[in-house]
Amino acid sequence: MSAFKSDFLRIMSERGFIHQISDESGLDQLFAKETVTAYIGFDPTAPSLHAGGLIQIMMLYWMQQTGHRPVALMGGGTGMVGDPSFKEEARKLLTVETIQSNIDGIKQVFSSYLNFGDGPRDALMVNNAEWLLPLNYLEFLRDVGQHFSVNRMLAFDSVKQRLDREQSLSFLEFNYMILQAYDFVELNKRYDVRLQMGGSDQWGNIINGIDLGHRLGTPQLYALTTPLLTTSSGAKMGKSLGGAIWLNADMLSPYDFWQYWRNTEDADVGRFLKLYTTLPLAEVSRLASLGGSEINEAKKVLATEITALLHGRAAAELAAETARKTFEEGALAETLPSVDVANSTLEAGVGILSLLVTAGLASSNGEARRHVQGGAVRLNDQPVSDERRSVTLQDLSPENVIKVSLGKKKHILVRPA
RNA sequence: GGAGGAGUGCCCGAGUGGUUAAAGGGGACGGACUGUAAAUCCGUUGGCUUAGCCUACGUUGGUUCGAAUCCAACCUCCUCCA
Repeated sequence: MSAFKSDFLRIMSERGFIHQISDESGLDQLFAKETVTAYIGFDPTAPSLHAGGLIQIMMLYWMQQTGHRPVALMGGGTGMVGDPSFKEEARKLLTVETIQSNIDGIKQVFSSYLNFGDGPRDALMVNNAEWLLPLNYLEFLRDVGQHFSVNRMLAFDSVKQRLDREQSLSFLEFNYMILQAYDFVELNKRYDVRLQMGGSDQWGNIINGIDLGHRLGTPQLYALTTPLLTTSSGAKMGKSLGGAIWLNADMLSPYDFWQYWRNTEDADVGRFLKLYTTLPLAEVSRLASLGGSEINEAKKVLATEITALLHGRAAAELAAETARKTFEEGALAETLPSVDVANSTLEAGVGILSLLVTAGLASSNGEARRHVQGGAVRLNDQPVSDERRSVTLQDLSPENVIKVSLGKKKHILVRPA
């Protein structure tokens, strides 16, 4: 990797964000010379982004920190089509209502990382539905469609792979990359966006936008992609402990979010510290070089720093303290995630199986039963072997809660309400 | 439009009339070992009021004592021909 002159690219490079850049020196000069506006698109396929999207958000964060203007693009329009890049089959079409509510959910997260506003360096959030929805098909074909070569689009890896595997690609999906290319050009016109960033799977889509820009006479546009994130053992990022690592607090508590990062594989600690925290690189390399069990300290720092960026310093430290009490002291941490159960229900007694389901530790009574049979369930730290065990007010601890555990790591407090 | 092939559980993939809730693998979850890690080993992996019942092999019907397995129509995808 060459030495970059601009702060932004230097940081991106040092911290491991860069996979490919369309024109390194050209982009570097641009960043060194003026305030650059760059965007990343987020498709509203779920009510929250998950850990996989964090790397993109961090890029926007660094943009703003180095004096540039980040744009978060909500794919309200493209979400209606669905990105086929590297996908094996078509996604189910989302309804307009779902897309809108997903956008509403996704939006929340950005304010933790970016300052939005109308100033020259304030971040922007825009929705491509704004310009895609009103498009007139024939006009669009003539103005934009004429510039696309199907031959060329078919040659892109993101599409080719699908065709090679003899899986069908609908015309609808095929249009996705054209819309994304159009977005890039439109954002250039509207906000002087010069750069589009994204995951490495977006390379083809971004390049299409650059080409379209050439033909429609925009200034030179640029592409920057991030590496595809996997853990060192090859697993995809963002899934663990029975579900996706959502960024929205109402879908995954700050404590559980903290726990996810706390359980990072040893080999990933340094890489993740660079990508997901803002700690100075010297500190990162010190932490990452800790050997043996000492690296657990680095994992705690990692977890706390990431959580602090997303949910705030206070929530992060609370999560760290909760974990410390639970795992290091073996004490009851009253700040563990909890569920409320009606007092009357507890009075009458509730079966351990349905309590596990209520607590979200099992998705069905059958699964809960298997967990009990497998010896994974504990009630107030006491193993439960009887699947007919009834849980009542008698089980309340002095703190007025019941601790339900599945395995060693998942603990939920049941609170009478 | 014609001919042929395919559609199985979270995913991949066996299975061509009966002990098939369906081999095997992956993933996921639990356990052991550790350091709340990785690797490794073991177990579990449709639902329920669980010695039983219900739902399930693209959809809908049919044949049969009995079907994922046979038949018909339909839907979707693939290949070749036009």
